[in-house]
Amino acid sequence: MTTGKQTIWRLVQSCAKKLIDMGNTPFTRSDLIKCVRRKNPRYEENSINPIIQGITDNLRGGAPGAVGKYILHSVGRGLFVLRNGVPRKRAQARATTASNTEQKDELGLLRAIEGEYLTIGKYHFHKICDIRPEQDNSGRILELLPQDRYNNKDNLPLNKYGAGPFCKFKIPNNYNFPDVYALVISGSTKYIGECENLSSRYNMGYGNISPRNCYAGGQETNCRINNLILKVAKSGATISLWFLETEDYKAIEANLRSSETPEWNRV
DNA sequence: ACTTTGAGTCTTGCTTGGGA
DNA sequence: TCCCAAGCAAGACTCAAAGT
Repeated sequence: MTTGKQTIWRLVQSCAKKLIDMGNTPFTRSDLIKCVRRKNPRYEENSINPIIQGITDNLRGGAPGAVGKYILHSVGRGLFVLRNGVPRKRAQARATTASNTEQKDELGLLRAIEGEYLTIGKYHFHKICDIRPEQDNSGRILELLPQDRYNNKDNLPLNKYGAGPFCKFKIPNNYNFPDVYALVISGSTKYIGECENLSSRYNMGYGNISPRNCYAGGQETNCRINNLILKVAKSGATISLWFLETEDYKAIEANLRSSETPEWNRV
């Protein structure tokens, strides 16, 4: 269908269509680059990258060329869909998913400061955000099987919770202090934990299951909690995350776990 | 209009350590 | 031994700007 000179952006566009035809959407930057290079090996990855950036409507910079930013839409780091196939509704839905929760950070903190709190034991927890797993084009929660991406050269078995499926979510990045946190489902406290850096714990732990963690020796707890969150999210229940900033987080967490015995905590 | 370069940021994969 | 969490290095990705 494309006519004229096969510039990089034209090749990227036709590759995107091809990947969608193969049922591969959203597709990765690597998928696109491999496809373009198959069509024309003369183009180097370093040349294709900024073109992809340039024709993606929600990425800044890059080399837009003649066509403008009307070809691709980024739906996550390194993940794209064809922009023509992105209904406005979906873009709005995406605005409520994890990747953009930072926009709501300040609001979250504001609520905390203004006094929206939850009492667990004798402690007042402040709300951070609701947890909303990433969704696909149709608004369905994305179910991921990251274990397939692990190069299991040692033939390790999956750990007890490694089969998944898993979801992906993020919380705001500015909760970088020690605290006790609570996962609350529809008003009921399901899990209490502690950490030195909440944002890191969630965004690089519970919210994003790495392939290695699905196997023996990986972080089983991350797999287990993520899978529970996925199940709850699919049921339509609201999942919210609450925190108590404290230097005494280990003692308070232990105390609350024994007094509250949340369903998702193990002994 | 298109290509190339490179710095900075983020993610991934893995290891290690503390506590029960 | 199991559960939970922290830290590090390497590679992937984003972004901006200059060159052709």
